[in-house]
Amino acid sequence: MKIGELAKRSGLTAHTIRYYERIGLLPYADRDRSSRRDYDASILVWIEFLGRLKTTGMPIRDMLLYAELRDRGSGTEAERRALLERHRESVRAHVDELNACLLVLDTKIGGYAETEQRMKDYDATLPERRRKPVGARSPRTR
Amino acid sequence: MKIGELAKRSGLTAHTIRYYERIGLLPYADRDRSSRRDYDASILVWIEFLGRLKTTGMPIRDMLLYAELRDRGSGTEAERRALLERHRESVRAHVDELNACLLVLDTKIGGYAETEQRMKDYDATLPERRRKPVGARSPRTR
DNA sequence: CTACGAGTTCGAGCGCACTCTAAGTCAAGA
DNA sequence: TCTTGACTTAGAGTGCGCTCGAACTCGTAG
Repeated sequence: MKIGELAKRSGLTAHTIRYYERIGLLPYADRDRSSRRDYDASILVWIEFLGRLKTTGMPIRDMLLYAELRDRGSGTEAERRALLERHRESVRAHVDELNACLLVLDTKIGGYAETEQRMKDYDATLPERRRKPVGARSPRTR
Repeated sequence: MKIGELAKRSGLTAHTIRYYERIGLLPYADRDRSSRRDYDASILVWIEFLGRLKTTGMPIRDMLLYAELRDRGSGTEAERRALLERHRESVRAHVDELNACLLVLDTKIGGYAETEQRMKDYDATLPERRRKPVGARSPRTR
């Protein structure tokens, strides 16, 4: 598989794949006789895992650490495991934090709902007349 | 309250507070007669809310948008609400994604546990002798 | 009076994670 | 043969969110 194909399948750009190889996140890929990278499909599994680590906020330097341990092979399992366990804890903590923030958001949004209700109630007390529609415009910005 | 005090109470640095004011995230603070910022404690509520938005991954440009709506005052509630609702959705989606990643991490970590178990089992089959302790070293790195 | 510490402004610098450009190589199809 | 397009490298540039430095001004304690 050439880099373009891998890019398509992995969701990364070819630029990013080369960048990852350069910094050591991806192994140095075998080149064909015209020095083009030729990938085995198995690399996709690794890229997908890197994606999970990235999604969960692991900085590249930690992924590099993990990748190095992996390269060193057997004998590093305990360390790799510990790394992942530490990361898992930080992700869990972050999820908890996000959930707490979601509660705050709910409250805040609820507050606006009340405000809008009060405005509607107030409008309803106005004499019969065409009323300015409230909050009718689409809020899409950007 | 002077900027140093606010920094202590908010957890931001004085540098960051000035930066936030510069870009419009914090209102232009009143200055005392020697042009020092003098804050009212109420600013803390706003900073805390900004912190929530930040924690949940809202980019500064969106916080700015919210801040501007807030400054414009009444009549912008529906838009502010919509902004927060959209953000809430993205946070929820992200939490779901994180939870999915946590499952993957659990599996991966479980895999290492099995490997280590196999290694222990294998070690146990070895002739009676002082065995190299496996995974005994503290995994603390950094 | 002087020294100190906390503040001021303006602008440069930094770390991260890409992202892109330029100039060149190569293989296959018209 | 010529063209096209996907690839190569080295290195520069980008966007974000701060973070820091330099040079200066105050108000107060000793």
